[in-house]
Amino acid sequence: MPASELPSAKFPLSQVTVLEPAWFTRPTCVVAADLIGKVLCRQLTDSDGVVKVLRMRISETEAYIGEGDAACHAHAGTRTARTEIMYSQGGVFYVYLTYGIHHMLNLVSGPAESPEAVLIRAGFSTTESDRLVEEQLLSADKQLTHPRQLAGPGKLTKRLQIDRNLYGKSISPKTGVWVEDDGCQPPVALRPRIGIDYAGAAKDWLLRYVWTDHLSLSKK
DNA sequence: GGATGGATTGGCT
DNA sequence: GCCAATCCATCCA
Repeated sequence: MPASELPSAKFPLSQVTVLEPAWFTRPTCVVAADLIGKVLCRQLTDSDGVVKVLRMRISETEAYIGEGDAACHAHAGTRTARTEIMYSQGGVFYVYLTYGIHHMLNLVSGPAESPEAVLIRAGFSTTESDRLVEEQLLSADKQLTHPRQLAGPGKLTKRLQIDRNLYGKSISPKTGVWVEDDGCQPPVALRPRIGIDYAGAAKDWLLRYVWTDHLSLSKK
């Protein structure tokens, strides 16, 4: 399918707004679905001391919905130093290291005392220079599959220079990482979550939310 | 205090 | 398709 025929997003005329922490206290599945098309923002200072903001439009999320979810780190009431932050009210970050290599970025969601979070699995950059790089990668791939060099939750955190320093911080411009809504409303589809074969029946739950057929997805 | 294995990725067969 | 890399939270003794 040519890229020009992919489902496109609608952009109502609306101002850019920064999502407040309270936005994330709504039910986790709603938050995960609504995050598709939103813009994840990361303020960075480069080696020359110049402050810049990287923006990634979110194309793929997963919901982890608490103690009844065998794939959730806090399933069956596993309340530890690592999972403690998931018991916070929505609006803070849960970042952890997996396979000793990759940082996973999660946004804690839902009410306090309910260990829920949304994993950000994929996005694509919104700045013109980064977009050119992505187009070059896409044109070099005759299959028009996703650009491997950009796909995956570990890649996303690496590009945005996110690590466990963000653990427990608020989702806010004050901490350097926040989410903006510019009115983008892409088509959203549901899929099973990735990499949780150990989770019994929960592995088949449709808790992965994707921008339908978008090239930036980590997996189909 | 030691063993285990993972919400992944990239390289090699 | 297979598997190593590499850290540390968690579990068990």
